[in-house]
Order: sequence, then structure tokens, then C-alpha cells
Amino acid sequence: MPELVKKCPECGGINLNWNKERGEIICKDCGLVIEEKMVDFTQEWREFDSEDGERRRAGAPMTYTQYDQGLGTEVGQKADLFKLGGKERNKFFRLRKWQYRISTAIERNLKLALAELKRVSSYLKLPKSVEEESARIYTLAVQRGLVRGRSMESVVAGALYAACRRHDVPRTLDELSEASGIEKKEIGRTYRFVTRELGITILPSNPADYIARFASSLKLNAETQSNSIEILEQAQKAELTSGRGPTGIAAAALYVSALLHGEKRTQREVADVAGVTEVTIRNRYKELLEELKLEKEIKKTKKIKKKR
DNA sequence: AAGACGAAAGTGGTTGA
DNA sequence: TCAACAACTTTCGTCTT
Repeated sequence: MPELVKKCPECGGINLNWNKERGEIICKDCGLVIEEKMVDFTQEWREFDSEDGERRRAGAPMTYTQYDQGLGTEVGQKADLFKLGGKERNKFFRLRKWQYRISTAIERNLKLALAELKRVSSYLKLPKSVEEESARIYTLAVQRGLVRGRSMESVVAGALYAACRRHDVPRTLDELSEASGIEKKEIGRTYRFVTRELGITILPSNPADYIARFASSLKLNAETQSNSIEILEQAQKAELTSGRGPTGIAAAALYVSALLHGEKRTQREVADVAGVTEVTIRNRYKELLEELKLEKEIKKTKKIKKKR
């Protein structure tokens, strides 16, 4: 449930209502539409890709800056324009013009960044929803000046990493690193910085979310895959998962499951696709055997093998 | 010869005073 | 702000298949 905004910037209320269809987040306390541009926004940045050069901004992503620049929330909302008198109207246009000036600088940045974002995203074959989410995150970051002192690319990578996690399709830092050409450390750093500054909460990723991807790159069959998820569930019950890296746990579960189904993969093979070391797999693997009493089953499968 | 195992030392991040 | 700490990595020697 993506919920970038935790508090209403107007009244500070936390009673927010998310309307999926309309892409709005509405504060139940004061009625302010906080995220009404979610949809507009994606339309707009897609336009950056089209060849027909000049696009005029209608002010869509400016909702974010409005708050930052201390402008009233009514700026840019056309409906209100007709209610205003001459003086107010002038003010309205002045503010609009000012906004426009700010916007061009940001826009220049965005144009480059979103192209890069799209490149990395398609390289990783990420779903559109993630691409859009990361674009939103990046835009917020730019508008809050979080990119200053950091490379644009690293913030893009960080935004993508965050978006993946929020949509439960996590990629490892290694994958992001390979796709973006940014160091793992750097991505992690900016990711943490950006999410903290923007107040984005991200739950620790679920090991199960990695299973499908790892299993398919290891060419394991469906049975092995679903069994490894069962192992994961047991591991979670035995409280083997908290505090551990989710990728390591997923890798170990797959490794065990592969053994049990006679589809043995070496620790190195599993370690490589999961982006952890063999040592980590061994440690998790050991814990799994101890807690889940799987030793006998492992021995059984070994014996069966010998008979053949 | 390759894979599995585990000890030891190092790294980067989190936590708590 | 700093030190202790846990998770994970790297490296390397030894054992197993």
C-alpha cells in the first residue's frame, strides 16, 4: 500500500484516505487533496520521451513544491480562479509565474534523471508501477534539494531500490548496482538518506519475494520453489528470520529445497544468484537444519541417490 | 578436482550511552 | 558523538565426495 505521505501538510492530521482509482490521497480532517497529481505526473514525464520537443508544463508536479515554497495550496488549481477578484487574480498569476521559474530548473534535472531512470528500469525489467513510483520519489527528492551533493544517477538508483521494495518486488543492491553502474554502498547510502528525508517508511522485505526470481535463474522446478516457500514459513515461525538478511534466508531455503528434490545446486551457484556468499548460505542452512529437523530428510534423499 | 565446511579477521551499519 | 555490537564478507586451510 504505497503511502508516501504520512501526515497532512496542511493540518498535520494522519487520517488519510487513499483513493486508488483517482490516484488521490485525501486528508479526512481538512479535506486537502495531497496526492492528486499521482496520475497527472506520470503522464507528464512520459512525455519527455516523445519527440515533439516543446511541452508546456501545466504545473502538475508543482504540487510538491507548493508546500515547500510556502505558497498557498490554491495556487495552480484552476477551479478557484473563477472565484477570485481582480487583485487576487493578479496575485494568482504572479505566483504562477514564479512557480514556473522554479520549475524550469527542476525540469531540466528531471528530464535527464527520468531518462536514466527509465533506462535502468527497463534493464531490470521492472513493472510500470515501480517505474512510476520511483519517478515520484525522485521528483520529491529533487524538489527538496536532496540531490545536491550527490550524483543524479545514485539518487535515481536509490529511488528505484526504494520503489521496488515498496511494491514487494525487491531487487538486490547488487542488481541495482550492475544496472546503474553505481557502487552498492553509494546506492544504499542515498537510498537511506532519501527515504529518511522524505519520511518514506519501508518494511523489511520478505524473503519469499525473492524466491521466484532466484528459483527461475537457477532453473529449479515449481515444486522445489513452492517447497522452499514452505521452508521459509517454518523458518519464520521458528523466528529464524528476524535480523537476518532476507536474501540469505531465501537463498538457504532454496538450497535446502533443491537438495530435497534432487535438483542439487552448489552453494556457489545459489550464492551467486542471491548475491550473498557461500558462508552466509551455510550459516542459514545450518540453522534451518537445526530448527526444522530436516537432517533425516536430507539423509534420506542421499540414500535414494546412492541406490540408483 | 570440486564442493562443502568452518575459523578468523575485516567491513559498514545500527544502537545506546 | 563514539564505542560496542550483530550481520555479513573475505580469505584460507581442511575435510568430503
